[in-house]
Formats: sequence, structure tokens, C-alpha cells
Amino acid sequence: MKSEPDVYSIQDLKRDKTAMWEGCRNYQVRNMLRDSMQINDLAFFYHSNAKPSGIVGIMKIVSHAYPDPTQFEKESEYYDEKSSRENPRWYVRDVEFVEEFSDTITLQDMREIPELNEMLVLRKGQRLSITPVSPEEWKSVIGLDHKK
DNA sequence: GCCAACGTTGGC
DNA sequence: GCCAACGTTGGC
Repeated sequence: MKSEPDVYSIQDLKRDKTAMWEGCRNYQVRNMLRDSMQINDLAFFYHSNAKPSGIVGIMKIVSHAYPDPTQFEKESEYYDEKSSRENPRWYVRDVEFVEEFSDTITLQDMREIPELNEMLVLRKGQRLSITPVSPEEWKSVIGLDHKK
């Protein structure tokens, strides 16, 4: 799950303990948030537009999907006039801090190991802010963390 | 700041 | 339903 650290970083989540993953405005991402995730699933926290970009830690999904309140707030940058409380377009999950890696697992780190060749987040032109991770990919990333 | 690679919008 | 124009993401 991507976030720009200037907007919300793993350090922010560590401080807050839990957070609402707000502001996703892409239908594929919405569907994953709403339908694919389960409570107690783990997720990598990814810093995008960062120096360097990469995976910085682990968090846990701790709520069911519920409507993103920011879509109804006129003063919010995430306001969506086409959405309604009766038929909300956008959803959020609550996430809980689990772990901050001692070093960022950078995109370069991940591209160097063949096990992660197929990892969706590494694919060219891939812009979704949430992408699935296979169990094998999860283990490989954890392995990279242990090496650092 | 550039720009490739997408997603979205809206005229037709 | 097509597709051109436009907007956004995000690595570099």
C-alpha cells in the first residue's frame, strides 16, 4: 500500500498506532480495499515519490471496509460531488502499525532479486496505490529486510 | 521538472 | 461504444 511520505509516512503511522487509509480514488484500488482484503491481513507500507522509494515496513488491516468520510467533506481535497451517503463510491480500511524496517527496501533492491520479477508493484507503468503481494513475494521481501 | 503509462471524461 | 483529449501517478 503506497503513500507519499510527505503526505503520510510510516513514522506518522508509528506515532498514531492506527490510521484510516483515506483518499483512494481509483476503482481497482477501491475494489481491493472493499472486497479483497480481510481483517488481520498484513500489508507492506510503501513510500512513493520518496528518496528512495520502496518498502519501509509492515502494517495490519484492522477494520472492515467502510465509506471514506472525506468524499462527503466539501472542504476536503478528496471531496467527490458525485458520491452520496446512500450510494458511496469510495471506501477505506483502518490500518495498524506493526513494524518499521531498519532500512528501506528500495525498488533497486527488489529489482535485483529474480524472485520478485513478477511483483506487480515493480511493473513498468504500474500506478495503482494498492497491489496484491503473493506469499512467496512476501517472504522474499522479508528476506531482503533480514539481510540489511 | 520531465514524461511514459495509464485512467477518466465526454462529444459524437 | 469509440476514442481523442485531458488528468494523474510516480520513477527518474
